[in-house]
Order: sequence, then structure tokens, then C-alpha cells
Amino acid sequence: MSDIAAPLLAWFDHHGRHDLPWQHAGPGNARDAYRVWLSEIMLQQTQVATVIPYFQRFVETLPTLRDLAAADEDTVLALWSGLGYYRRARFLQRAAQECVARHGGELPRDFDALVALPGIGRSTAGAILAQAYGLRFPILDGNVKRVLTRYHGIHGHPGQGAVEKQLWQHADAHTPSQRVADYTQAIMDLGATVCVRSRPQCDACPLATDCVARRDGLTAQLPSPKPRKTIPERDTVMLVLRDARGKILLERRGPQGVWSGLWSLPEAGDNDAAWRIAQQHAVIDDAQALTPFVHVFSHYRLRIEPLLFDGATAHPAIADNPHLRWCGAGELASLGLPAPVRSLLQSL
DNA sequence: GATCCGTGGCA
DNA sequence: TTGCCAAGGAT
Repeated sequence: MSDIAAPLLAWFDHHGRHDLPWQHAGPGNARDAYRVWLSEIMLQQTQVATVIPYFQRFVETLPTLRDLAAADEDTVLALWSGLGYYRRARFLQRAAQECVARHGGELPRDFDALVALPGIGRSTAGAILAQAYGLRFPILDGNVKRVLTRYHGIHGHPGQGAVEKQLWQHADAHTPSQRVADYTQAIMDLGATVCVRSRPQCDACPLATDCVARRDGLTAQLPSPKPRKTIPERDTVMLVLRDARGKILLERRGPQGVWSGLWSLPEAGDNDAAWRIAQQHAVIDDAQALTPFVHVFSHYRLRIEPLLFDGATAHPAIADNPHLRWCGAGELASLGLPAPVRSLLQSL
């Protein structure tokens, strides 16, 4: 097997990305482990361009691990609002609290201790150890999977068990003992900028001479696509109860399921149920159906029918329920809301 | 191993 | 418009 680290590092020095915000010095050491960790979590299933503004705002508000551990959950979810996969944010804060309680307020340098933290799997632990601490651990994210399936000509969906095991072995074998932080960044940069999914720029690739997919004309076929089923569509009625001052009734979602912990609108299965629920919360007289729209998740489509109850008068008992609140436009920014709900409320 | 968990961009 | 999927991990 040929050595990919040397040509990759030479390529990285001239063509890699050296100005990502989490590569900059934090309040502590040169590559602050907290910032590396935060970036890795935000980047799970999310692209760099999307993450950057969220990352900047997050570290401005919560500059250290201890700040994160001590923050209100609502603050953390508000900073995450719009990024998706909100369980990541809840795990992130739980992990920070565990670090304060058991690891002296720092991320551990031990693989097993890192993987034991919520939200950190094998690849993320490897990325943290390599990038923050310079330890020789492999990573296997989407970029590396794409580069290695093409370079070695590996067929089968990378998420499949046997294929993934093979990829981990290659990833480990390729990881050098010198400049491991740069190597880790280099192979991700190559996947993100050259060895991209469609129309890879093989002419600019430092690994092109030994790449099996390049040699056999298989770059369009690899990595093998995930076998897809048709995703179901679900329906929901979202209740927009608005009082005379323009305040909207929000309900905090439970710890399980989609949008866990976020503030959203009350929901019902149909209009009759919506009326019953609305009357539990307020005195209302009429309802206006707003334009339905579809929100697409990775595993189902949600058809949302907004029902506007204007001029609602709140029942006083609501004030005692911590999972309900009447919220003015100004307060929305400080709360975590699902993206379609934030969009819907802004359109009113 | 299969399913669940968001969102935005792009072909 | 529709489908695909991007720095994954938990259950």
C-alpha cells in the first residue's frame, strides 16, 4: 500500500483550508480543545458553510467549556436553533457538565473517556485527540469515507457494517504519527474541496496516480449510494393562538422525539381536535386556516396546516404551566424554535 | 442492523 | 419540483 500522508500533507500546505474559525487560538492554548470539540459536534452531518456563523455566535456567548456547563438549556438551544439535530446540543451541554464534574473542567485526553461522553463517537473522539492534542488517532467521517472508497475502489454503501470496518482499517493504516493534526485536516479538506461527491476534480488531486476509482473510471459510482425507501408523509395542525397584544402561545416539546426541548406551537391531529385544545388554553371565537406547507426531514415529510386563532384571551391557569408561555416577537430570538415554526411566526 | 434525529443547498 | 445528502451518534 502506498503512502498517502506525504502527498496529502504537501497538498495541504498549499491548498488546504487554514482559516477556519476553530483553527484559530481560543482563550486558552493554540488550538483550544473546547473549540475543536464544538466544531466537530456542529459539523456532524452539517456542512462547513452552514456551521461557521453558528460557531462564531456560540463561542462569543459561551467562550469556555465551563460557560457552556453553567448555561441555561434555553440559551444553548437558542444558539443551536436552525442547525438541526438538537440532541447534539443537549448532549454537548451534558458532556460539558460531566467534564466539570469528573475531568477538572477539561476534555479528557483519553480515548475511552472521550467516547464515554454523550454525543462523542469513535470518529469525533479521534478528531478531537488528533486536532486538539496531536495524538495519533484515525477519523472516519463522510469526507474520509468518500476519499478512501474511491482511492481503494471499495464497493458497497459505506454505512454498511462490513464496508465500514474495512474503511476504519484503511483509515488507521494511513494515519501518520507525525503532523497528525494537519493530516486529519488535510484528508477532510481534500474530500470537501477536491474529492467531492459529484464531478470530483481529479486533475487537482495529489492522490490521483494511485486512485483505483480514477484508474477504472468509477468516480461517479463510488461511494455506493445508500439504498433508499420512499419516506412517509405525516400531517399536523399547528395552533397559532394570538392574543390582543400579539403574543403567541408556545409549548415546550418533550425530551423524546423530533425537536426535543424546543419551544414550538401546540399541535393537533385535525381541526376539531385543534378547537378543543385551543379552548383549553384560551377563550377564542374564530379560526383562520393559513396556507399549508411541507417540511422535509431525512426520514419523513411533515405537512403542516397552520390554524390561526386571533384575539385569543388566555385562561389564567396557563401561567402555572412551565411548558407553556405567551411569547412576544422580541422573546423569540432568545428561545430555541424549530426552523419551520420560526419561519411561520416571522411570516405573520 | 435499522431507525431516528434537521436543515439548507444543489443538480 | 424532487431527490440526494453533508465533518455521526444514540437507541
